[in-house]
Amino acid sequence: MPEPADTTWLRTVAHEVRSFDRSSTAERVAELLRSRVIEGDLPPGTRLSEEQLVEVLHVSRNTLREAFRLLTHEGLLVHRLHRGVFVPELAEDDLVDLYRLRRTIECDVVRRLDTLDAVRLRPLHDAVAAGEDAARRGDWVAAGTANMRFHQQLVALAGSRRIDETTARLLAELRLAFHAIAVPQRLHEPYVSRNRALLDLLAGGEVEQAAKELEAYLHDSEAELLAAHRERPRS
Amino acid sequence: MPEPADTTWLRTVAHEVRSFDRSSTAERVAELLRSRVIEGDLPPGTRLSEEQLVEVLHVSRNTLREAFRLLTHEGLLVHRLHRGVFVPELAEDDLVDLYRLRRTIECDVVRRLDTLDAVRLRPLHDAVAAGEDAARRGDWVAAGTANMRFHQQLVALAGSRRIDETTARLLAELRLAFHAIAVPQRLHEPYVSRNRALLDLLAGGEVEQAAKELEAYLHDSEAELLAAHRERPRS
DNA sequence: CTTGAGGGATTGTTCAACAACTCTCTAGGT
DNA sequence: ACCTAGAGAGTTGTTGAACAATCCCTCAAG
Repeated sequence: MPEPADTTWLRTVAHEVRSFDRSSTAERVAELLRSRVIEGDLPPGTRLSEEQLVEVLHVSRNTLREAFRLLTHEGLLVHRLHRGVFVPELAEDDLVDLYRLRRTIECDVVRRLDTLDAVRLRPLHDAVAAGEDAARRGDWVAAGTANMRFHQQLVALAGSRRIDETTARLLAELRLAFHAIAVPQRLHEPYVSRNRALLDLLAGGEVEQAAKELEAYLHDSEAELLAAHRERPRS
Repeated sequence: MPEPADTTWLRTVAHEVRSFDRSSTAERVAELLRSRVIEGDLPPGTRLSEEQLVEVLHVSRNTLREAFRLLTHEGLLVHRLHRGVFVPELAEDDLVDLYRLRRTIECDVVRRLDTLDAVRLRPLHDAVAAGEDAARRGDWVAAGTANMRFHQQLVALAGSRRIDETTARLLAELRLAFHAIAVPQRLHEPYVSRNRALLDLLAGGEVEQAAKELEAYLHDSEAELLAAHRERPRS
C-alpha cells in the first residue's frame, strides 16, 4: 500500500473507482442514463432533477450536465431552458418524421448495395436468429432489441460512419415510442419473419426487390405504431 | 433610473449585456464560434484554447466547454480527451462519407416529391438567383453560401425536421472542406447553372429525371472536391 | 537513434456561491 | 366567481477557484 499521509488519497481513490476505463466521467454517466432511458425505466415526460441525480450518482452538477448534453444530442433527452431535462414524449408528428427519415436511409442503402458475400451478411444473420430465438421464448423486449440490431447492421452494409450514427440516433428515439406503448408483441411479432425474408432477398442479391419489400415493411410498421400510439394507455 | 444601492449591480448589468436574447450564454458562445468556423476564420487543425477563449469571450470555462460540446455534436469541432478541441481536418474518407449520406438524402427526397406548386419552390428559386448574382459579381464565397442554401431548401421540401437537421450538419461539415481548399471558383462555378437546371426540372414535375441529374451532379461535385483536396496547399 | 525521466502547460472534475428563471399559491381588484 | 399581480420557494444557469490527471516537449542516459 502507498503511504497514507494526507487526506487527499480519499479523492484519488474515488477517482480511480470512477475512471476505470478510458472514457470521461460524463460519458460514463451518460451511458448509465442512456440504458435507463432505452430500457424504459424512465417513462416519457419524466423530469431528470439535477439535485437528485447529483446526490445519487456522486458526480458534480457540471459533469452531470455534460452527460445531459450528450444524451440530448442523441435525442434521448430534451432540454428546456430554465426548466430542466426531460425524457421526450414523442408526438405523432415525430413518429411520422422518424419513419420518413428511416425509409430514406434504409431503403436507399439497400438499393445501392452491390457485392454481398456471406461474411458481410453475418451480423445480419445473427440479429435475425436472435430475433427468432426471442420470439420462440416469447421475450418481446429481446425481440425488439434484436430488430433494432438488424436494422442497424443493415445500414452498416453501406460502410458509412455518418449513416451509422444517424441511424443509431433514429432507432434510439424510436425505441422511446415503443416504450410509451404497452403491446410489444403486436409491434414486433410480424417483423421477425419479415427480417428473415429480407435477409434471404439480400443473400440472393435481389437488392431492388429487397428495397421494395423494405419500403412496404416500414410502411406497415409505421401504421402499426401509429395505431398503437393512438390507443396509448396514458398521455 | 433604479436605485444603485449595493455592488451586485455590476454583475447584473453584465448579465443583461450578455443575455439580450432568449438563449443561454453557452448557446450564444456556440453561435459565435460556429460562424467563425463556418466562415473559415479558424482553419482546420486549429486548437481552441480554453484559457485564451475564456479571456476573450468573458465567460467561465464551464460555459465555454458547454459551447464546445454543442459544436462538437454538430461536427464543427472535434474533441480529443485531455488534448482539447480542434477544428476538424477532414480526411478523404470523410469527404466520401459525407457525399455518400448526401446522395442518399438529397436524391431520395427529390425522388419522393409529388405536389410542387410555385410557392413551395420559391425558396429554391431565391437561392438559385442569389447564386447567379454572386457568380456574376465573381463573389465565389457568396456563391458557395447560396449553393448551400439551395440544397438545404431542396431537402426542406420533404417537410421533415430531422432531415433538415441532418442536412444542416452535413453541409456545415462539408463547408469545412471547402475552406481547407483554395480554389472556390472551380468548385462552385459549374453548379450555379446546374442548380438552375435542377430547379427547372422540378418546376416541370419531372422528379425522376431531377433525381438522376442530382445523382450525377453530386458525383461530379464529389470528384471535383476530392481532386482539389489532393492538391491541397497545406496539410 | 531510441528510451525514459522530469517539468510545464492544458484539460478534467469538483465545489460552493449566487443570479435568474419558472411555477405555484395567495391576496386583492373588478 | 374570475382574472391579475406579486411574493416566495424551488430549480436551473453561470461563475471562479482549486486541484488531479494527462499530454507534450526537452534533455540526458543507454
